Amino acid sequence: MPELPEVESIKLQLEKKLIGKRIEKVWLNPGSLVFRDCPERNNFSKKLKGRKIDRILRRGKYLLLKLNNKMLVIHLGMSGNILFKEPAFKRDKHTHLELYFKNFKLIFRDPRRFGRVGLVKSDDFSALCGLAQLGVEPLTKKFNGAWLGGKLALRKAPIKSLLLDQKIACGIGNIYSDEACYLARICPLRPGGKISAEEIKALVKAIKKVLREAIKKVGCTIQDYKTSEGLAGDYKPRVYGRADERCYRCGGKIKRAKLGNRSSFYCPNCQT
DNA sequence: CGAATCCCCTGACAGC
DNA sequence: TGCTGTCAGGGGATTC
Ligand SMILES: [Zn+2]
Repeated sequence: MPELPEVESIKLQLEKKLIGKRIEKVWLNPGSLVFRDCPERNNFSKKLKGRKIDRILRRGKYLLLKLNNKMLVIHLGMSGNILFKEPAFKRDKHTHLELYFKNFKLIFRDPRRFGRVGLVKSDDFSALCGLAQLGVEPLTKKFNGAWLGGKLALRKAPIKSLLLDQKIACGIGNIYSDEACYLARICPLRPGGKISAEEIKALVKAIKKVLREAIKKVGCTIQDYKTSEGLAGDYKPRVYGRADERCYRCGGKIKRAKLGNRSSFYCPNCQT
């Protein structure tokens, strides 16, 4: 499932391929995955056609394609992916958007349909509620121990749930929240407000470390993400998905806990 | 406001 | 073989 490192890897790939190119034709699936609150949902395709790709940005797990005067917003959900194919390539039923360029086309595919696309005015980060509410980027200086401490204070929810809350810090998903808690030796189920300043500092460090490491390795290739073409992530999880296996650090048995609808993996022996 | 719960959607996989 | 049930999960909605 694409989290910050996977989306960042895709962003870098898109930059190489798309900057300066003009959209010649657009195909949008009629049962499309356009954001419900997309202000430009009418004539979506027409408004995209003819525009040039100026810049590509990432905010949290959102991909932002800056066009002259507009911005195309893509969220990959959990099974979404971007592919490049020759223009004549036959689309399948999971394709939701195609942007045709001179010698190729960009395909947005998402079998599980949790992804979304949207169009807003250029630099309008407030039109889409999900994008507008995003918190701090975890790889910036603003994301530090003191700042996170302020956000976690008095909170009773498990730290893992708070790390997944995109309104606090954005881009952290199920895999990297577990990975970061593991590195920081913090049990993901612990209430956020009960974590000491020192531990929070370690957690911030761990989050930055796993995200940077994963970006360097082009993300993590598991489950739905593995079918992506052109991107084979090489990040190997330390705990995520390793239920009942042995902890690399202490040899303990890794546990899988349910946290709302999510599963969380941790070592009860060395994460407290 | 915060916390917990449910739901969307469909491929993969287990069990019969 | 082929059917059925279960699971995964980002994020929004709902409820208390
Ligand atoms: Zn351990």
